[in-house]
Amino acid sequence: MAEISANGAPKPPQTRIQRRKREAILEAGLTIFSEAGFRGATLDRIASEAGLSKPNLLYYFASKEAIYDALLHGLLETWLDPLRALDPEGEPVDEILAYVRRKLEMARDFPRESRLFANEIIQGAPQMQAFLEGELRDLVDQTAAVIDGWVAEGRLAEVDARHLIFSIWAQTQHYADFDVQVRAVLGGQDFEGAALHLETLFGRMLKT
Amino acid sequence: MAEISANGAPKPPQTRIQRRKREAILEAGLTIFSEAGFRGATLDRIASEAGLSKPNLLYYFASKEAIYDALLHGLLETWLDPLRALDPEGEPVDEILAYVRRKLEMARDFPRESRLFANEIIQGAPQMQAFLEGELRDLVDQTAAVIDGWVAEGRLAEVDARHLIFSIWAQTQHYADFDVQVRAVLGGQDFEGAALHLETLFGRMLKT
DNA sequence: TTTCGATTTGACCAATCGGTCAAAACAACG
DNA sequence: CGTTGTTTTGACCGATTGGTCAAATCGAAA
Repeated sequence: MAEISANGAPKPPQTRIQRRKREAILEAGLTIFSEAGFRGATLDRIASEAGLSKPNLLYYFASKEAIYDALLHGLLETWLDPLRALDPEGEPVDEILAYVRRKLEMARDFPRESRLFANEIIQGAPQMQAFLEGELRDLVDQTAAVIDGWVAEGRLAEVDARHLIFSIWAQTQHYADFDVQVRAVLGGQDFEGAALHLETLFGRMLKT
Repeated sequence: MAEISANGAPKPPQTRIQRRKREAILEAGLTIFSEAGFRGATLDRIASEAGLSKPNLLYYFASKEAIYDALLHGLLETWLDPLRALDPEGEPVDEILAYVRRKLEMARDFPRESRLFANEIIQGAPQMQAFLEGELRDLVDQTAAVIDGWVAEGRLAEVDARHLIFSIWAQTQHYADFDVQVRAVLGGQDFEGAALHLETLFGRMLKT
């Protein structure tokens, strides 16, 4: 969740005290936005979660939307990394299973980020349309080409690459986004069981 | 989406004009709540979507929450039906694939209902906790027992029944809840492709 | 046509929302 | 100590929110 964005001309994020406060606000914002969505979150709740007064919070961020956008932008890179890490030179089934594992670990370790993303998408992605149709689509296209190549070489069972990627996203994020439902049904979370299950599922599906 | 609930003593839902207006309000509420979540929806938007004034809307429903609760309750039964239709006497793989198909059809035909549900769960299920831990859990337990039986009889490949159910939920709902993302990546929806993919995936996973 | 209950509405209310602003408090340096 | 720039705050604002209410309108029976 690195914060050092492209430090071009306009805004050198000055002192380290400022950076810490901004970081605290983003932390609080992540918690509140992921629980309530953009509209459901209030500046008062974010401020109190961050231990600041509302005007003080607005001294560090211009608006509610500015906090939300900063969070979303910080998230995007992190979100694509596991898919980028997929190695076209590797062993096909292993590469995909490793991707599944990484995605599930993210659901386990960053559930707030996952829910923030889910809230945004479910409600029509008003702030992320460009990202979805741009970076995300491009990366999926590239990855799909790699997978199609593997299938053509006979190193992977026949599969629709794009829908396979959806399968991975849907199932891994499910354990973060639908956490309450999973807990209600299982009587608690079970990421180990999930990992085993998903490895079995995709293993059987992909092996030639 | 039947509305004739257990017509016990307390509330005989009088005239058919009343029933129609209530129905119109629920329709509008479904649209708005599924787009914006509970907090993001406003009575004004629901009223205008239903073609009523706000006070008139509140003549038919006591509060915003009353509309939301009515929608959620109407949804619960519908939501469990496809799982209830799974026949313990049927051919195991066929039964599960038929369930997948039914669930995917629901995602295609009732995306608003799916998103309403997803919004509620992601935000911690404040109104549905009891349902999740009660009816839903019980039904999953029963279904899991059936699946475990099939596995024990060797008519289904080894699989964790509960995580299998999560897999089905996650992937089918994904096409409704993450519709914008799917469209962005594919350049449009593709329920036929999804059906084929999921049938292949679960077929390979479950056949002995 | 009158009457009476069901329906609809405009005006209104208190609470909450995102955001502003001027003044105060603080910190660092000479 | 005084000065100067940064940070923090209480008071406040206009807009929107969920919800109320009394009065108007409607519709059908008598």
